[in-house]
Amino acid sequence: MRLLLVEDDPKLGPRLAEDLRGKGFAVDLVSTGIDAEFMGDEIPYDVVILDLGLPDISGLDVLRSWRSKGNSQAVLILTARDDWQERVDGFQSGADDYLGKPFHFEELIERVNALIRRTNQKVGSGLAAGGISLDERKQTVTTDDGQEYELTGTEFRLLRYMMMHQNEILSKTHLTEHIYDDVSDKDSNVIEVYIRRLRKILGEDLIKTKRGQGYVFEERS
Amino acid sequence: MRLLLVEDDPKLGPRLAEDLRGKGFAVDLVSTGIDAEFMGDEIPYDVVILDLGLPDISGLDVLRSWRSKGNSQAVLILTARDDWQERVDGFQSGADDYLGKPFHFEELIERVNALIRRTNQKVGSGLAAGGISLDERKQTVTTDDGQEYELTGTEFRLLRYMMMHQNEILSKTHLTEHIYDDVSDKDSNVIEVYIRRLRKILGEDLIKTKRGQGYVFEERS
DNA sequence: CCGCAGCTTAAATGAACCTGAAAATGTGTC
DNA sequence: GACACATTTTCAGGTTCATTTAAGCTGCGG
Repeated sequence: MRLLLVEDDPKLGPRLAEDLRGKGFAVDLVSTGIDAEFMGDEIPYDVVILDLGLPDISGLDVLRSWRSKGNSQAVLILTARDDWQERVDGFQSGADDYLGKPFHFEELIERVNALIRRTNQKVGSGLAAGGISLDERKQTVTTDDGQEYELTGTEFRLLRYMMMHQNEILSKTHLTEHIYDDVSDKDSNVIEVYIRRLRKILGEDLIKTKRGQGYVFEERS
Repeated sequence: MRLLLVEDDPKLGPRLAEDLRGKGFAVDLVSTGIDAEFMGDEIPYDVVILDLGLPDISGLDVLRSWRSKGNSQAVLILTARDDWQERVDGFQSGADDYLGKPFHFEELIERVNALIRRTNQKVGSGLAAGGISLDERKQTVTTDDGQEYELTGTEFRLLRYMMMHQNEILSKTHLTEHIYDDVSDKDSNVIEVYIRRLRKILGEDLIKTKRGQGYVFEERS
């Protein structure tokens, strides 16, 4: 799950980004409306956390601009004032959820997960498919033979993303974009390597290769 | 367990804070409603002890304000008058428990523990898991070979927190936040050192390290 | 049967973690 | 205050393992 965090507070921003990464998200942090608008246009985030109190453009304007361009990624608005009017404005501008500052990190996580669940129409805690089930708290998988395997951070992020997008063809670049936070890498076969490792754990047939297109996590039929 | 104590009495406040620390809690003490509201918003406490008779804002208003923002941490209300009406108001405002002054310190501890137990859905008085059991009164552990060890304050707080959150990945920053009361954390490996000590006492395999993610107190299976 | 996309293994890298001891800080006692 | 003692924190070196790179191999598609 790749996530854009738009927050100008120099203390809060990095701390939140760090915490979110700890929860298995790939996080890009920007601190201005200009950057936010650009990144949101450029990269297909799964969720955007948008602070309204930005130094340059208002968060609401950024949001409106996205929506007018047809960009429909899930947006969670963050605002300092717990202002009813602003909340209404936010929803009218196309926000998906709203959280007043200050807030607890646990609550933010809860909302972000809720958003992801909603937009993917999938159950979040206790993700199960194709005979395997993913424990998001422990970051482990249990395979159909009842064996439980521990996953490393990257393995977990990859598998979770694929399970949330079953029966979809996911290209290597698409996967890279959604699993990592920095955009730096060009040619690398990391995804291939990690697909291999997942196949070794889950069995060879759960993740199918669509040559020239990408990979598919397929519900066994 | 990190705890916020809101008490304006200049004698009672510090004394209580001290006593609570003696029982192995990380305690932040504030004496005004303004401070209380701010701290409660800022930090993810496990329990808040809230005196109603504050100099500025009423404790009830602070509580209501938290709840309206979706802040749902456990709150124990403390009040001078053992007034039935106030008690009802308290519960209606979202308090989890109530204690009339004057009270015995032991009773307060008992209620706080009950609250923590309730919110963590764990059985409390004899916290036990993975063959070891923690005595919260004596601050000792008994390992599976029957040997009883005394714990220092920090050792106890760490172990208790981990036992109450078994099978959860707890990052070092998360643990720091819940075990210490001042917010001054920088880069330090204190947690690593204390994990080491607990492992020396409990055995190497009870606390697992999930490299890059955190530590897990795991029930042996 | 040629070329390219994906497969597979092994090895390099570097941050994350471990560890023992020393330094700092705190706590009580005379 | 000055002492002993306990606890907490820092430091420095050593180790491990998740991640990435690299390089040769396989096999599909044309």
